[in-house]
Amino acid sequence: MAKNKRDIDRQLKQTEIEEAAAELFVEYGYEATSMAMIAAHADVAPNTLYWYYKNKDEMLVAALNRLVAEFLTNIATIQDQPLDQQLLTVIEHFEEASKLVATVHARLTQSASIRDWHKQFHLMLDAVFIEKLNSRGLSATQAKMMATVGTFIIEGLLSNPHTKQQRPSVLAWLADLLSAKAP
Amino acid sequence: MAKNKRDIDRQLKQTEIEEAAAELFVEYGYEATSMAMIAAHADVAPNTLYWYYKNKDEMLVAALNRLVAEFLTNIATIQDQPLDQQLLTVIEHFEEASKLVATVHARLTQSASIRDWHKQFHLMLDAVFIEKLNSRGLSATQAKMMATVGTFIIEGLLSNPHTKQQRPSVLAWLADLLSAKAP
DNA sequence: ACCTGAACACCGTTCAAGT
DNA sequence: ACCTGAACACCGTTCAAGT
Repeated sequence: MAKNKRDIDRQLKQTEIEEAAAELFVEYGYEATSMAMIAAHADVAPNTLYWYYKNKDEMLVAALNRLVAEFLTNIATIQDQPLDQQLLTVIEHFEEASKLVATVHARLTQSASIRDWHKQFHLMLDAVFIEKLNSRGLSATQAKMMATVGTFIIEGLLSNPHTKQQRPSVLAWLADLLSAKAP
Repeated sequence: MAKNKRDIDRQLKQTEIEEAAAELFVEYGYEATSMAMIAAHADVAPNTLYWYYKNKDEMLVAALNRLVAEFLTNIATIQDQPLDQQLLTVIEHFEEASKLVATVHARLTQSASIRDWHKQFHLMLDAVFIEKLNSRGLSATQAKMMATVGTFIIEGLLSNPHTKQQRPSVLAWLADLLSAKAP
């Protein structure tokens, strides 16, 4: 809600910082990206970052939210493709940020902000999955579990190096599993 | 292959260091455990650790190998239990070290030693899975994929906080999937 | 309100020196 | 061969001071 010049400048600066952070986190990973690097890319002094964010974890959360927003607009455009194709697109979208999957899990025990973000993210992802599972005659409990399993498999593919053949075969298997009607 | 007093002392000291490292990594996580903490627990100067290990990642590898050795002797004792019970035991065994699952994935991009260890670990785990899938009429390709999926689900359960009900239901589902004959 | 220079405590790691 | 004290470069973060 930018109301005047001052607010607009603030938002501009903040956007600049978050873009720098997201870009560097994705490219080099969280740990290998120092606050000094982010500051340099955003053209501010390192300690200025602490005016906008409480600490490095909060900056990661801001960057993650940017990436998720991109993902949500992306997925809206492929609604009508077959399920395994949709899954492949999702993986390819997150692949460039695959380092951050591991980072989020690693920081779960260290940071409450990351914990909160992670919880919300999975709720969102489960909702997306469950919506796709709609009208397949699954009970709510079954649908929830299939969503969980689907998420685990996607995370697995993102977290672990794997061969070119492994990915489509796992995804085809998963799509098949998700498409099957309840017994 | 300890051949004399000197070698025995060396092995003793090294064991002491690795035990301290494994204990602290498991309790506090990799990042929150400093080389200084490990050194203090093993009663040496911090830089002494670098006589035995190239760097902190190599120390993590040594600690991981210790934990895996424990796991292997553990799993041998539960061969005759039903599959979902075996899976539950595996998860419970790794749960105390669940922080390290995320750490290994996070350091995959940073350290070649971790990359090597991770590759070997999954080869080992796949072999265990595939052996359990034996004589179920699966093709080698199918068995390999089921092993991959099984691993991903276990990693998912270890990496993500989940409810008390979620775990047994996912594991029962997985055990069922693994037990089913090929079509 | 926003930004900075300087400093702080800590980190993994190295090196020259000891035994 | 094994171990150490001292130092190095870097890290995230804080604080007092500026505008």
